[in-house]
Amino acid sequence: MNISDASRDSGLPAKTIRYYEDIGLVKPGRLGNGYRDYNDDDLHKLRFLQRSRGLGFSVEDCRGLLSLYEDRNRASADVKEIAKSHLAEIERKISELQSLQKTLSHLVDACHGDHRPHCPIINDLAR
Amino acid sequence: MNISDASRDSGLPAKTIRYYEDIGLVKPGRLGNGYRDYNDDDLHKLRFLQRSRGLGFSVEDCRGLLSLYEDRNRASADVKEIAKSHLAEIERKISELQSLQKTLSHLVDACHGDHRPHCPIINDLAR
DNA sequence: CATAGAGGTTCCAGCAACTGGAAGGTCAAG
DNA sequence: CTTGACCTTCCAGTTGCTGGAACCTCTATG
Repeated sequence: MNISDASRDSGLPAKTIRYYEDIGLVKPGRLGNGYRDYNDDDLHKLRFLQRSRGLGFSVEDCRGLLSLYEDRNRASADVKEIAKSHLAEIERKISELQSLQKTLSHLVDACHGDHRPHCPIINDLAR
Repeated sequence: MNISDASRDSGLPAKTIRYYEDIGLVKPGRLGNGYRDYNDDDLHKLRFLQRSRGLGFSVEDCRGLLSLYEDRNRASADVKEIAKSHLAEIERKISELQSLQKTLSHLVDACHGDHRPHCPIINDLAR
C-alpha cells in the first residue's frame, strides 16, 4: 500500500506520515522503485497515532504509548500514568484559559465599542 | 535605563525585550557604548506588552493593540473587535479541551492501572 | 513511441514566540 | 590589572508539522 492510500486509511496527511517516519515512529518497507509500502502493522500504528494525537498527546507521549501498545507484557499502570499526566496538563490549561476568559469578557463587556477613544480594555492593559 | 532594569520594571526577560525590538515593537535609543537605553515611553510599552501577552493576545494582536494604545484618535470599537475575536478563540479552545478532558477522564477511570497488560486506554487508541 | 498528468522521492525553509549559548566588548570595584 | 557582572550580536533549537522546489516513476492516451 502506497503513501496516499495509507493517508486515506489513517486520516493523516502524507506529509505527516513522512514526518513520523523521519522521527522514527512508523518505518514502512520500500518497493523496488523507492516508494514506501505500508503493511497492516504500519497502518495500525498510523491509525493509533492519529487517534492519540487527536486526543492531544504529544508526539513523545505517542512514542511511549505506541511502544506500550506493542508490548504484550506492558503494565496498564504505565499507560495510565501517561494518560493521567496528560489529563492533568489539559485541566491546567483549561483553568488557565477560563481565567483569561473571565478577565477578557469583563473587559469586553465594559467597552462601549464606539467611535470614541475611551476604552477600558486599553486602560487595563496600560495599568 | 538599561535592559536589565527595563526587564525588572516590565517583568519581561531581557531576551524577550531584545526579541520585541527585533520584530519592531519597542525601539529604545542607544548610549555611546552601544547599550540600549529605555525611556518612560519605552517602559510603558513594555509593560503594556507584558500585560497583553499575559492575557494571551498574539504578538501580532499586541502590535495592533499597541498602535491603538498610542493613537489618541482611536475608536474603542477597534480595540473591542480584537479583544472579542481573541475571546472567541479562547472559548473555542476551552471547549476543545473540555471535550478531550471528558474522553480522557473516562478512559483513565476505566483503566485499572496495575501490572497486567489489559488496558482500555490502549484499546481505545487502537480501535 | 512520445508525452502529459498524477503519483512518488528528497531536502530546505518557515511558522510562533521565544530561549540557550557562544564569542566578544564594557564597566565599576578592589 | 584583574575579576565579575553587565552588555552586544548572531546562530541554533524548541513543537509538529506544512509548503515548495527539483526531480523520479508510472499509467494512459494520441
